[in-house]
Amino acid sequence: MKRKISPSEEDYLKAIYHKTTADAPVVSTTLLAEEMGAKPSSVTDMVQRLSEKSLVIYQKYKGVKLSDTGNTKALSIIRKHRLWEVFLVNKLHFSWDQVHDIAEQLEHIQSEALTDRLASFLGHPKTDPHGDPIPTKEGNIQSQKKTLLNQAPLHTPCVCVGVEDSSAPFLQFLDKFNIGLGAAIEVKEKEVFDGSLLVSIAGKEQRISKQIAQNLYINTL
Amino acid sequence: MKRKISPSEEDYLKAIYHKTTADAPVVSTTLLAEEMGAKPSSVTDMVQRLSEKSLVIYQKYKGVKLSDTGNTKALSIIRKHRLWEVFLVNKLHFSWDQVHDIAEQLEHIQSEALTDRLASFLGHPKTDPHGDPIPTKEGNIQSQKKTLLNQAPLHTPCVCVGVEDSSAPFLQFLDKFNIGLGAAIEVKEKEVFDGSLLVSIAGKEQRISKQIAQNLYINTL
DNA sequence: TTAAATTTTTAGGCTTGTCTAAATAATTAT
DNA sequence: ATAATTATTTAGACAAGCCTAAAAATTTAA
Repeated sequence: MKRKISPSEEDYLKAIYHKTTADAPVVSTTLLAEEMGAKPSSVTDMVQRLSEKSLVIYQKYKGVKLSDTGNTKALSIIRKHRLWEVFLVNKLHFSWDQVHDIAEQLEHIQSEALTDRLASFLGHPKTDPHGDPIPTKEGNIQSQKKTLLNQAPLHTPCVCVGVEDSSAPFLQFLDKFNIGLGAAIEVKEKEVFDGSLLVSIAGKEQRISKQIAQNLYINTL
Repeated sequence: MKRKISPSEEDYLKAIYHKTTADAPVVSTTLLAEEMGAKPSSVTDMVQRLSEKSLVIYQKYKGVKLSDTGNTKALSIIRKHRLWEVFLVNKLHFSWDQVHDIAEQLEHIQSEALTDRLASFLGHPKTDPHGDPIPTKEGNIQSQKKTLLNQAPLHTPCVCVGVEDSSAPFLQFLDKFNIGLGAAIEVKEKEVFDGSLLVSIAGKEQRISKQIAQNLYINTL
């Protein structure tokens, strides 16, 4: 009953997880193809195989979503991915823009004991280096109420808690502005014309484009 | 010119490395098939592919050996394998009989930066948890003069430096005898009849079968 | 030194995961 | 409401890695 899941299948489960939300509970093969860097026809193929294994719920022409088993599996992969990211940053001193590709590989290592011990070695971290929550062994994931810097109140001390876009270029860009997780940010001024913000970061005032502000999560203190 | 090497191809290179020596510089497809848990015909297939990629030197019906590039690649995989074993034992506190299968997977992770930082994080260890030498980044491997407990001189203080057989059952068996790397061993008596030894391990006298003694490496102090 | 036994390779097939091209369903626009 | 467009699936092909069965080369034995 419990067939093995290949690395490729795991990647699909993860992609489906990331592309479905409460609002849009199913994802189309085309969107999934884009996410996976594959052709829609290949996705149809794979999704049908995953459906036979009861990992996804798939209706022809209607899209696909994870089954309960598939969801659990996806969360376990995401857990491993994020734990490895913490390891790479905290222990091996990689920067937050370098870890994604390596963690993409490490997430497929199969050994529950390894994951358990890794989590313990890292001190059971709650979030990864980009501020994303790490699911528990039991598959619980803490969905935080996320506020974009965009919508932050004026003249209120805030702290950076995550990024929406975790691509290397964006993260490197943030580094130039000295913005990292935990950085103190306060919005001084909001420009109506282009949506840019005047913010103080670590005491220094800087102007930040709308595009940046739309991809940074903050919490008020 | 520099084609990608698949995990499976890496496994073959490693197997060829382990099955060839100065005495027997080539290995047969049958022996390799045994090592890989595959049929000889499958091995012929793969070996021909590897030959096209110039990773091995293969002569039909004559056997196969590594090319210089293949040797370098094999050493890099062995380096990764053994570094991960050190990580698993020293940092995650696995026992030496638990790490092989996990390292089998970790050795295929592709990132030179990762290997470099891992080595540095571990303090550039010279040997793995079984006493096997870790090749350097440059592909140098220290071939130690290995003495089997079998051939150890009588009444001479020795120290355990490695194992010939690193299968889980054998390692677990050694644990029962309190034999680990660095353990002090002295041969008190050699039984001619069955080749068994009376040894003192950590001060305690124990009788050890020939089979065990043939698979344990020691150095005199 | 031939014949028998063994080893090794070849040939043809299967699965996974991808592709392109063609067919079909769904959506959008007239 | 029907035609045009777009999205999706099906069909057929291919490479990697494995298999079994058959053929060929090598080794061993008579």
